[in-house]
Amino acid sequence: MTIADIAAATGVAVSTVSRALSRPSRVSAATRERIQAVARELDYVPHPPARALASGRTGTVALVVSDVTNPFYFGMIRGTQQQLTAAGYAHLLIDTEDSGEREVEMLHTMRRSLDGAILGASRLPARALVALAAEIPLVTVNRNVRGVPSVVIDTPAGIAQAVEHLVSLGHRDIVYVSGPAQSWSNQARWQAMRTALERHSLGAQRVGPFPSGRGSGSAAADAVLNSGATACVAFNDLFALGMLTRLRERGVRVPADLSVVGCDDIFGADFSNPPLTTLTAPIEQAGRMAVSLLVSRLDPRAPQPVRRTVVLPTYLTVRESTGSLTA
Amino acid sequence: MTIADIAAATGVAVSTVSRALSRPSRVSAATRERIQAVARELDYVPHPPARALASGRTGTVALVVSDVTNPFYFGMIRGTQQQLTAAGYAHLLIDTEDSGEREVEMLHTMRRSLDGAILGASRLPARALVALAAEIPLVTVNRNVRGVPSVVIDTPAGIAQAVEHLVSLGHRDIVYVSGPAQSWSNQARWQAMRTALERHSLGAQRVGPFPSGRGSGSAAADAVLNSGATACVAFNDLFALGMLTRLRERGVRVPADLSVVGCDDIFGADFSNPPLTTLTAPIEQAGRMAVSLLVSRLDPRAPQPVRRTVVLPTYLTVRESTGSLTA
DNA sequence: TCGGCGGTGACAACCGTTTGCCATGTGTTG
DNA sequence: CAACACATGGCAAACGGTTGTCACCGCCGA
Repeated sequence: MTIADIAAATGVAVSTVSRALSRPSRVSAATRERIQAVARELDYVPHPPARALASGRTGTVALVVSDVTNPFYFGMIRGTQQQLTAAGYAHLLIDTEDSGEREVEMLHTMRRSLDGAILGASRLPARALVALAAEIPLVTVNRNVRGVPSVVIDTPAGIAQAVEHLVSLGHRDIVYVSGPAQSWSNQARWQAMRTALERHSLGAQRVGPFPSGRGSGSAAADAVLNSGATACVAFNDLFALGMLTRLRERGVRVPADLSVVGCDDIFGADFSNPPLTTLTAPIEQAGRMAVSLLVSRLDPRAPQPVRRTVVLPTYLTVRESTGSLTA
Repeated sequence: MTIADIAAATGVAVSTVSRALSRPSRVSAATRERIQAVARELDYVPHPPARALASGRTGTVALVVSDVTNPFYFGMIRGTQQQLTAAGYAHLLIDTEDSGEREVEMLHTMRRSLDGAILGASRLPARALVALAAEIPLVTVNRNVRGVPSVVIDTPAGIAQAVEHLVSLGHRDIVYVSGPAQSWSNQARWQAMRTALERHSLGAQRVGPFPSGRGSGSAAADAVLNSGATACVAFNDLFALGMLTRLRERGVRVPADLSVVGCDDIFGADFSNPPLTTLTAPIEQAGRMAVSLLVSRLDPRAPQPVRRTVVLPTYLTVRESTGSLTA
């Protein structure tokens, strides 16, 4: 079942069929209807690879994550999935296993079968990112590099709120639980933490870095306890959640003995024990935005100068893992 | 950069280059090395659509889920992702939004750009499933239909364990919290529940059905409370988790007043309040198995008669949401 | 009545591979 | 030494569309 069959059945040329199907305005209403009717009747379905070969467009966009296992990405996956489907694109999922090289290699290899890609937390150095962007349309999430459109979740601004919250509860020794060193977000958060504490003339200390994953929570909890701090802000909720269970094991009461703040508000943060105070990030929306940015850039008949970088606000969700010290 | 360029640079025919790159044994070692060297030097990357057009193989497998939002699928995504990457396939993600029609339509449309698909909990009636399987290589998960290879997680067997556990704790009124009516798994679980209770000469009651999603937990909790039961088994962890927070709101103590058992052991079941007793399902492994089944079926030079359906065992993980009644 | 014009549809080249078939050259066997 | 088998590599035809170019149509105004 090819357009040739349809052409034969309709008595027109294949080119006409092709146009009737993909650029309907280029063909008279009568012919168009006739062709479409026949196509429907014969249950014709276009052959994507053939189409891609001829046109260069594949109708596929990849979401690149560093670790599918991380619940943070679940939100992204949802967001991109929704928006891509809405825009008629297929959704490819790539896991780079935290390796920048793999990221480049994968994308490089697949660039011809992709119309574009969304990088959810790239591990790439800026120049490599720019180089990659020259090969294939890119949009980054939580990573801001000149020349590459991006959507960033403004967690740093939220960090200020979190610090405010903790200080107002009487905390003076607040420690940051550091994530992977190469993580852009991690650095941004730590930076924000320092300036926020400085505003209150408080010193900033940190523990870590720890590798991502809930497992890091145990080591992190111990380190925090060791630091003598009375409150901490964790790089992300996964850490915070991990800490919570470790603290419980060690008999440390949260928040009576130690307050814990997470980042992102991932699935589970609301029903943990205790429920986690965290910086709620519009992750899903970020995914949707990223797709919108990409798709509009892909559309040839679009007003090109789209905003290159959009920042999404974050807010503090206070639950039960923070409170005043109970001596 | 095409194989033609390489052919020119090497002084051989394009066909030779093609073979050197995709079926290395078909070409002498010397020529092969030479070609590969040139290819590497010129940074040649094959053009997937062209390859797909000519060969009919796309190197892409789709994972079809009814709702990316459901944490149950996170595990599947992980499993398939791992195994597909290992086997050199790209991973397409399709969300059918719980609609069987959409399931068929999507797969029908994309069948030419897919080498196969994994159906994670299909909503399709048996005959439609078989029809679809004729169009494109399929493997189902948690859905057993004659003629379609599948991997099923034997939660029903686990249910028996769960009932055993509850009965041994002294429970006599145990209710099943029913999931979506069209769900195959739901029916299987309810069935298992009945026979398990029967073995103890206990009657089986159920509440529901409830639509999937954690939100259903509230209604479910109320219904269970209303039923007068002292313990319940929920269709899945999402329900159970939702119930837990609802019960907490209502001041019902778990497990002192009510024991709850979930199914699947998804992310979060271990750190909820209280941690959930649940039927641990090897979801990730199921994903991997499904891919293995599919891939081996796709491989022309494979011992064809693979086992058509594999069942994975489930076991009860006792945590703190179950216990004896404290009058 | 004729030249020109906008709109419609046909022709054919091309996209980058794979692969069946065949010619050549080499080594093996009787 | 002849005949044969086999390994190797070349030719060219697909695969199923898209799209630039052009011929043709009827219609308009001059």
